[in-house]
Amino acid sequence: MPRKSQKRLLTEVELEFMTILWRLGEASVREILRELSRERRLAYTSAATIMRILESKGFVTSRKVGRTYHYAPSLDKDAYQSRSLQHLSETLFDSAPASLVSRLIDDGDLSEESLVEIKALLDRKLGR
Amino acid sequence: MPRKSQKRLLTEVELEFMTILWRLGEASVREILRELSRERRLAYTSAATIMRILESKGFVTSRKVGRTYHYAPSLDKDAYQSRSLQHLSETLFDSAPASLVSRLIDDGDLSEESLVEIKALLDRKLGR
DNA sequence: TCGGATATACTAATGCTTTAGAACTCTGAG
DNA sequence: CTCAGAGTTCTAAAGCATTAGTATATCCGA
Repeated sequence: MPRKSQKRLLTEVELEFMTILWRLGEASVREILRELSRERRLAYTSAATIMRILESKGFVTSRKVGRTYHYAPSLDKDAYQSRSLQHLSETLFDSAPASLVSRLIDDGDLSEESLVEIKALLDRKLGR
Repeated sequence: MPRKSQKRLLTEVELEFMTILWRLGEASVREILRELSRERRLAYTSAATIMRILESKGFVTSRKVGRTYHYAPSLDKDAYQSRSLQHLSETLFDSAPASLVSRLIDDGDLSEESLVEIKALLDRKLGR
């Protein structure tokens, strides 16, 4: 038998939907589906199911407007980014976020501008 | 019907096993199980199944020593860290690693020493 | 008022993840 | 040579993730 999960992390499709919802702020299933359709097609009922799952997991809240539900994130993107980084740091970087950053820098995936930008952030933080 | 997955990412239990294997370098199922048991108990056959799955997914290689298999990572931890960061950056930070770092800095999860350490890395990288 | 369009609720199929039992194999001790 | 113990392979159960069909409710326009 599997475990209890409950890591409070989004699944892949849930993240896809939340990303749209974070952009739109509040949206109906139809509106979310419209944003999605540029990338891929998905049945209306599938999208509706995902939204109900997100609500049952507490990631969104809903209010009824006429006969349709409007959904809004109950966790903002920044908070979820923090949660994800925390999780990654714990599971793969021995809870040492500095080593996470150093991996990023060493990889050379960062552009010159990104490096300068990060350095500016650091200087500001260390400044006072 | 579900999707194709194949994101080349480890599942939770797979990561748990790989973490041990990265530490041990090469190990039999019995040895991995021994390391695991400090935290939780798992049937021998369950551990063996996980290892065969890891092999089928290409994360480890095996060689027969006597009648037992010894497993070794075929992807090192650094490379997997990079892959994970890349994925997180793409899915949650609009492919902008700098914003990932800035989230980390803003969260205050980094100690003063960590900040200085990272700054040193940056200076070295930007130096030439 | 009635029928079509649209929304929600219920149900289910498929595949993956996690776990483990049962069966089979092989090796070495007596 | 036989068999117990350790290892491996096969199979499967349970639950979650993803997708969508069917049934039901409701609103609106002709």
